[in-house]
Amino acid sequence: MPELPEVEVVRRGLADHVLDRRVATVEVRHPRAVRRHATGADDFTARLTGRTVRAAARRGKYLWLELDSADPGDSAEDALLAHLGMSGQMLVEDAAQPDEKHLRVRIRFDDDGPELRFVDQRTFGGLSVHPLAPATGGGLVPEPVAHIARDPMDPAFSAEDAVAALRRRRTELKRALLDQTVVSGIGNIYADEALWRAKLHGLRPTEKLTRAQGHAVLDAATTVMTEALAQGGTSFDALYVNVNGASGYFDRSLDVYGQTDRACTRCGTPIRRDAFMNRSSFTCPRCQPRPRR
DNA sequence: AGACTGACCTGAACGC
DNA sequence: TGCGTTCAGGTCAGTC
Repeated sequence: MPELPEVEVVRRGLADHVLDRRVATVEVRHPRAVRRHATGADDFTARLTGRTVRAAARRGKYLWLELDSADPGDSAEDALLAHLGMSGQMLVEDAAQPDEKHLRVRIRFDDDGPELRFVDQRTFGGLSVHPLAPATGGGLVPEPVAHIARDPMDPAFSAEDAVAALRRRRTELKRALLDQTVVSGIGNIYADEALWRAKLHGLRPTEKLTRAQGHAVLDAATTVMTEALAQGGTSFDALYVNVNGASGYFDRSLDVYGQTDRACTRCGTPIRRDAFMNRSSFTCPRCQPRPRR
């Protein structure tokens, strides 16, 4: 799912519920959930146990919990990195709650508070522990995040730089928007919504994109993701929830995504669906004419 | 170097 | 009822 607004909803929930808590036990229920942790599930568990959560951070769709140092003399900070993939959830729940069918990792703390569960039906997501390191574009991030561009909600995000990166690509506009090394946080839903708002077709070649058009689509992406965040994110079903298991409401505000055959809210033309990269693109054929081949 | 294709998973919804 | 097909919000290794 989860694109930037949904991941940010989860980050905020974690900031509310696990900060300054010390990990007591870690239970890896499915090895695939920690496959990005190169040294294995036992090492994952060992690196986490006894550590205290100091901060909850995010870049694009990546989320991490910064941990205190393993020993006083150790200056390298570690982070518990989470990517939700297509179906991952971070749930903060009382230990008495029954295990979810797709519970992959359980983290208990050395207090009376609720436990943290990583639940993931499709197992595209995962958890891992990494030292914080300098990112390509600045900032301290876990190693696997180093190549990810800043997202539009990052205070240090530069729209100028992002537009330049978009225009430097030699591909179709939507592909570039989904490329997390150009600008991060945008997925299939918000790409389609942003393109509709900017009245641009995703098949337009980036080499012909004007600076104004680049700004228009990025501004639209920022606005739509900000609006979605204010409504708790987008969720069509129980797969996409905050740390308390609740869904957001932004699905009611979508203009094109999933709106096949419904009237465009701007011009009334039926929205169309097209196959794109093994999934779908939704456009208004009138507001967003296809580029000439 | 940069662009593009499949592969990685489970489950729900649909058509026959 | 059941079986096959298609679809789902993401990423990355491999290939050209």
